[in-house]
Amino acid sequence: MPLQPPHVGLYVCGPTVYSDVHLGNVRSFLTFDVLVRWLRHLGYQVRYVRNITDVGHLVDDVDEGEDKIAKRARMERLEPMEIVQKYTNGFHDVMRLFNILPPSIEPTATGHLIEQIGMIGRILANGYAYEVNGSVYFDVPKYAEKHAYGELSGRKIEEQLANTRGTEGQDEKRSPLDFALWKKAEKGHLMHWPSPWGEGFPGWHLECSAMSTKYLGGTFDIHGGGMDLKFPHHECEIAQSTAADGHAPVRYWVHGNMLTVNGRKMAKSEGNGFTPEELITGNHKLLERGYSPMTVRFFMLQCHYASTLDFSNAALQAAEKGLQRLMAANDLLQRLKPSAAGEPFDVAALKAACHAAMNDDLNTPVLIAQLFDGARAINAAHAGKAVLSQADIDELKALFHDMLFTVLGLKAEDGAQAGDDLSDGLMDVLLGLRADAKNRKDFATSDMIRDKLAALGITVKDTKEGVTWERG
RNA sequence: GGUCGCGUGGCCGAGGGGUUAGGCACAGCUCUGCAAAAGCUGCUACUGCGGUUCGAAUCCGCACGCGACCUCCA
Repeated sequence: MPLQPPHVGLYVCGPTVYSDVHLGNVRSFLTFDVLVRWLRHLGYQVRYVRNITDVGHLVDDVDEGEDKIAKRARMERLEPMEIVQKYTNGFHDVMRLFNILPPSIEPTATGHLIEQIGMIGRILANGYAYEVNGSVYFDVPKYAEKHAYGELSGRKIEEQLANTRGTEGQDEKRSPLDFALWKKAEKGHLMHWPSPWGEGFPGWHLECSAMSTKYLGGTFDIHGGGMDLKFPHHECEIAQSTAADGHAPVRYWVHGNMLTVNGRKMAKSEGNGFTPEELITGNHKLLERGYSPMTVRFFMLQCHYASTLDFSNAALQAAEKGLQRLMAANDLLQRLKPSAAGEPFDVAALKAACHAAMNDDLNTPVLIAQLFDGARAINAAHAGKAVLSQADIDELKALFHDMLFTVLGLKAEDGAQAGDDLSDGLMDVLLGLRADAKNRKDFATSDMIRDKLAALGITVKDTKEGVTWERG
């Protein structure tokens, strides 16, 4: 139950816009897209905040090393904000491609420096941070005296201390567990802003705390992100908000799981990922061919968000066929006539099962399984083997529309493989000749035309609705 | 090394003490001049070994295998 029904506050950690959006991001944002769609379908008014990280995310570990965006800017010889704009645009394009709805608010870290500096001030005032040499660090041991640092990720502070690796080069920190709230800008640093502690830039974890507080309040309903953000990022967010404002910021944490390839996490650092473009075009050594955005979306939704999902050509192809089947059933449903013969079918029970699946921790694979049961009933009714009244059909139409398009966010993709006007025209001529031959029962000629076209990679199908063709 | 999680039929993947997940593939059938496509039907699995139980894929223990986090990634 939300804090203030019917309003729901949802914050999701958005991308750091320093390179092309990664397929793992797509899965993560897809998960929350479906969550938002479902909540809205249930009648909640969701304020969905998803940030753009455009500063403060460092390349290396433990608050040392270069800013990711600044590094990219240097590599591409661009202004940092050009990098941010370039990859933000690309990110939006990919989101649109996969039919992922935009958030209600998409704040940037650089646009909320005042809020971040204010939050650091509150943390300092409460004694949970200290300034060293123009940088401000969060005092984790101090915080851990009164609060459960590591609770979210099930970590114990002693264990962490024991496991900490070398602390060379971070003498400014009192404890290796401490993390930066504000970093002093060294000479030559491309991105820096004035602050009470001098020129510098904000720590990565801070932006989410500051912006979620600003737009959703000190405590809000749901915070989402990838599993890999659980620690330390989200742990730090909890600590920052608690240290600044005295209470935990989030009621429910939702973490999406990773994408794997051949059993290994798909990660930028592993080099085993493909970009969304490569997945669609099939232009990657791991891909036999391309898959449409909706195929990919459906493929991802056939797995629960909290489970790892393994990419393979066979699995993608299975999803593609399954999606076609479901969409074909939905098309059939639109022109289905009532059927009074055969087995009865309980549409209300199907609807209840669909809702139950989604209410059970967003179980999209079970929802999809239910829809396949509906598809079977639709086909059976079409064949006169299942009973569906006009009222049943209307209800089923509404259910399929809601689940397929509104909630799962799928959309029809034209399978039309037709090319330019010239080839369309040529095909019309050839298929017309073939139809004439068939009418004369000159099957040798009609099959010859079909076989020659097949040799060119064009498949001709005689369906009940007429002749269709597509490029293989 | 520490923490956590997983191991389901040919493949992908839900579920989670007794009852069909679902999809793909495969086989048979229907429809078709023949194909293709489509539809229908069939295909009953839970890593191994112990234990708890009337009953375990599901709970507990051990073993093996795999993965994630512990350092940037959604």
